Amino acid sequence: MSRYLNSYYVNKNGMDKNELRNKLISTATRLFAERGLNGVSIRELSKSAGVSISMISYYFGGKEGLYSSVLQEQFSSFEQIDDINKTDSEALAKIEAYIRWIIVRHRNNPYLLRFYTSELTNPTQFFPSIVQPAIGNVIQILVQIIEDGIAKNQFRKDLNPVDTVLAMAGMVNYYFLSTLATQELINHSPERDQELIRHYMDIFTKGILS
Amino acid sequence: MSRYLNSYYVNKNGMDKNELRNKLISTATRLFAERGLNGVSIRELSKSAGVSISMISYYFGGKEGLYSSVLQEQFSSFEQIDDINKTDSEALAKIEAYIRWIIVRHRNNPYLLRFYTSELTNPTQFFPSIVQPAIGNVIQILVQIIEDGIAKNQFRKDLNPVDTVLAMAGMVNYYFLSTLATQELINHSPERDQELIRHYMDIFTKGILS
DNA sequence: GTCTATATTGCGATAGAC
DNA sequence: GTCTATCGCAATATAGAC
Repeated sequence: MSRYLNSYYVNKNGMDKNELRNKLISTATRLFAERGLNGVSIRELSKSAGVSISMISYYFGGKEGLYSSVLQEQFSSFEQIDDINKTDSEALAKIEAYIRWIIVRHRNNPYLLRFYTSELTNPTQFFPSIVQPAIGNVIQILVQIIEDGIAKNQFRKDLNPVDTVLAMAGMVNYYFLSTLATQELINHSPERDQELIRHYMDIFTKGILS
Repeated sequence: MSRYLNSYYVNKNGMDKNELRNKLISTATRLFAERGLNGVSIRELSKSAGVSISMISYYFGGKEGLYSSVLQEQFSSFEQIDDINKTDSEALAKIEAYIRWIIVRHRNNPYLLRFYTSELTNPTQFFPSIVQPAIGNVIQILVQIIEDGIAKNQFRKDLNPVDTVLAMAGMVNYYFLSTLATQELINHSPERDQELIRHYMDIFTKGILS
């Protein structure tokens, strides 16, 4: 039985060229996220994807090339920050939009945080070209928002803009990072997200003192 | 030439039993932190430590056993949190002590954050027995501190204690997590630590609004 | 374009010498 | 208690068939 179908090759599981490539990316995303670059063999990965092991070299030039493609796709969502900044809202509204965006981003892509923390603490060769520019751009925009709020006398004059941005980003991201350790203590389901946004805005703007 | 010395065996580099074991732990800590459990071979590890590869099985029962010992040592520092809680100071003073403790801990052990984030996002079999109890204990104590402050009318009544604790912990830890991505933007040297503590206390207690 | 089969390298673990 | 040498296996990459 020939593998020609509509004059294209298809693989054993009936995928065409694009499906095969996409299946490799999605399977690699899940596995690399769950066990890290070195924790997954291309043998297992290709088997999980229902594809021959040689396809990884053919399409991505090897395991590291596949990882680099996964990383690129993961961090492409960081470009959305530009939309938040383009609106002509007040600094405070932009901060709320940022917090909401981070939460939605983690909900839509539960794997991103693994690549994010893994690259920040154990950078691969792709950190400088893929990860650093993506994170750097977000931080730069947030710093501008804080500086704008200070200039307009909305925020305190003695704030260090970069430290302030890191405090805000840390607050939100840590909620997701700590999930495994705090699932007995709080409900991490998306139903609480609205409350979370209000709560973090309250702490960040007014502090905890009564 | 015999390897007997004072009636004890010593290895090629003149280490005695304890030195050899400690050298394996310290080398493993650095390498596992830099490249993860799967990123390091016991071949390279033993060579770096100046010790025979078979010593890893002999003392730790294999690579995973060595990793587990490293993890245990790393998270043993979490027990220090009990000292902070035992003082009879106000909730606010305890929060400042906590922030200072986290910062000093990261300064004294730059590797901890790698194991911390790696275990939270890609847990090994040792997460439930070693990591979860250590983190859980810290969070539990911090939650009590916040609840105490609320009960004494020092903190706002509408705070969710667990979310508040995660906001605080995230703020401080993220400063260190983001080091690689922000070293062009701010000075991460210990000289700024005092300023950092004051700054984070300000944001956390009073918020950013002027 | 996709597959199978294989070449080559490196892994973790351990037997046995000292 | 420590070392060297080796076993068996799994890793990545690729040549060659279809």
